[in-house]
Amino acid sequence: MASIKDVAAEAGVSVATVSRVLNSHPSVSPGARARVLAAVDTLGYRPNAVARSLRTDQTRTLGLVISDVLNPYFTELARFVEEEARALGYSVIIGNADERPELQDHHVRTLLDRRIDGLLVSPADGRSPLTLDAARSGTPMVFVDRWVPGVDVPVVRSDGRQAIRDLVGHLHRLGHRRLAIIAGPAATTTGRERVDAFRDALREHGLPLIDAYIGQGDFQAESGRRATEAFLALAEPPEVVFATDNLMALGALDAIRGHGLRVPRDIGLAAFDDIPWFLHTDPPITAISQPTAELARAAVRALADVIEGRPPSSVSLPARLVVRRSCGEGGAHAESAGRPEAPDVPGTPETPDHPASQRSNL
Amino acid sequence: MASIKDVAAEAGVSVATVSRVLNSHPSVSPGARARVLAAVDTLGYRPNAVARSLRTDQTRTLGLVISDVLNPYFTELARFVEEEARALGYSVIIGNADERPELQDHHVRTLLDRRIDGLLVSPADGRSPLTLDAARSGTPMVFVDRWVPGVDVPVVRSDGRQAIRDLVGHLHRLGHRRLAIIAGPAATTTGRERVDAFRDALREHGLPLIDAYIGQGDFQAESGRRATEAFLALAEPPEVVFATDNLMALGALDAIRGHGLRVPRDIGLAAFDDIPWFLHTDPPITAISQPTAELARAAVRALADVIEGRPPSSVSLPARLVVRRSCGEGGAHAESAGRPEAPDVPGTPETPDHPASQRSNL
DNA sequence: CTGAAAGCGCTTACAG
DNA sequence: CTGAAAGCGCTTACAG
Repeated sequence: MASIKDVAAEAGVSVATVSRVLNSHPSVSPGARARVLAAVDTLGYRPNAVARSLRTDQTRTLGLVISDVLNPYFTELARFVEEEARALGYSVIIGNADERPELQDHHVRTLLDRRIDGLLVSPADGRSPLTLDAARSGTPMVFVDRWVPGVDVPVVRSDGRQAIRDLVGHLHRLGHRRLAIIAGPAATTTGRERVDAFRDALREHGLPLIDAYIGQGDFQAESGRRATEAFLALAEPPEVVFATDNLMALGALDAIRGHGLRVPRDIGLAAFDDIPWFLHTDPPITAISQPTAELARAAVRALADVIEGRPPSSVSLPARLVVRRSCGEGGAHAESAGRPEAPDVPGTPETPDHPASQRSNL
Repeated sequence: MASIKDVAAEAGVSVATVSRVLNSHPSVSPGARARVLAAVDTLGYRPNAVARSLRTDQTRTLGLVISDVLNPYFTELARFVEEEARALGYSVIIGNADERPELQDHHVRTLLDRRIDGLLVSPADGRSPLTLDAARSGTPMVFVDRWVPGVDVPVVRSDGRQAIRDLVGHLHRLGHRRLAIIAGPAATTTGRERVDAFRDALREHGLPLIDAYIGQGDFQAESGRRATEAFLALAEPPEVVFATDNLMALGALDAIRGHGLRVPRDIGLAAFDDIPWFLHTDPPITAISQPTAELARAAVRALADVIEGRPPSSVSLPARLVVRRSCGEGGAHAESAGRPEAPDVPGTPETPDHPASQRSNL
């Protein structure tokens, strides 16, 4: 592969001049510029990004460590992160932690070794020492979706508290009283917060959240199945199960189906995270929708702020309830929080329907 | 960040010795090794992969350019590619082409600039000049899923021909005669082949494939919707629609639902690519399943073969029909190709049920 | 077993 | 406007 030396020789100038042309440095004569450009063209020269990175100490690359690529929510997040990063002139390298702390560590380490300019992390496990080290070592970093409390890193996330209150209100109105939840890992913020919000909302209606109605999941489908099996084995099973992510909802659906039961006739189901498939399940599933595209964009911008020395903003965007039929009929049209069910498929541009975002400088 | 010089100073040896210890070169005295290791530890030193790559001319990184990350089939492929690559000591950088040729070119260029050791490509468009350049320029390369005919690059793919014959046989047995297909882009191999196989299978049953029953899609959901709308507007709509990927099937479902029709009562639906959600749609969808994990592993191994100078194998693994209820009842239990519907959710390890693979040296 | 030195492909003060 | 030279952080013959 041609190097800058070859180009310099071909153009009859020094490598310094070639470099200046490539980086559009102003002080190059038109003639030299033309000859360099011609040489670049005939040799098919492309600058070696590795060498450039070593010299400039920047890679123009962002690392994104997500908890699980197979989770459509994170896939979508990753897609929008790459899009925004590209717009700002960065590439992104994705690391999939698969909800495993040691894999998360592996990716953080690899990314740091590659000297990425900044790191976007959705921690699979808040106790990961490496991630904390990275934060302390001064690598620009932003948490997205999940975060680690007590670490001084900007957080870009969605606040589901109000949407969960809306959900519980909706369920209560439909006459449901025995409400169960499938929780995410207690080691994640989203795992804890969604349960807390659910418990608080139940309390507002004078309902308890008993231990038997708290299933311990890990955000993966199989755990949703297990938790639901346990609910169904109870002397008094819940009337509705709220899965705190879409994969566990899928697992719950499997368990319910395995028992020959029907949703919502025999048991209701709601999920955190809305995905296109929820429109087409049997029945369509009531879900809490996050503004994923905006989250991704805000996260990348916050990270670029840190990298480029500007004061970054933590961002919290509200999630919202989308009512469908999986918790029973009759409440849908009464639910102001539910958006009209316009065709909603991947590839369709999202309407920016979340103008209200709280921002706070860290 | 500490560099190799700092470690050398701390350990009281030369950088050469530090390097030898780091690369487990045999000729280092136990004492020197111990002091270096101690220094590495106290300084929290991590070798700079950028510098190492520049010097060794290898990045231990693979590029993966896929057509669409939001397509669960490719997400799964990417996940298994990363897994196998990691096992072989490589990282992978994913580029999402979003089915756009110019984005594919962008990612190929970026990846080449970063001097990845090899490239795995599922071409969004076979006419991309850059991808061909890359192949000719000598960058180790393997096509996965889709390929470009006439280019001397190993191909790892799934052969759906027999499964499509099985599908058509199944539909014919159920009494369906008016069969339509939603095709992928003619610029892709999978786009063309699936239509060809479908047409051939119809011919075996003495059925024609008329133009009105060929919808032109682009593997994205919205095009599946449009094609289905066109079918439904026909004086004589088809009895069954075969979408040649899962996203277009989702769009078809949207269109059918938008017309107030029911599957399979009013119209049947089948899809290429099986994904967990197809078990939970209303109704569960008959689909053709590719051995994604094996495909991914074979692709990575083939690429590693090219990189490391071994003769690579092209691989073709059979896809298979999974019969569900979306094309009508009564055929399911008669279909030997249909696997038992065991719980099938992401996160569950795949059973290696595709032992028969044809391999051929290129 | 060890170190001094060259060099990977760039960028960028510095001097002219 | 231009080029010679230093240097980014490594690895690896080469000589001892």
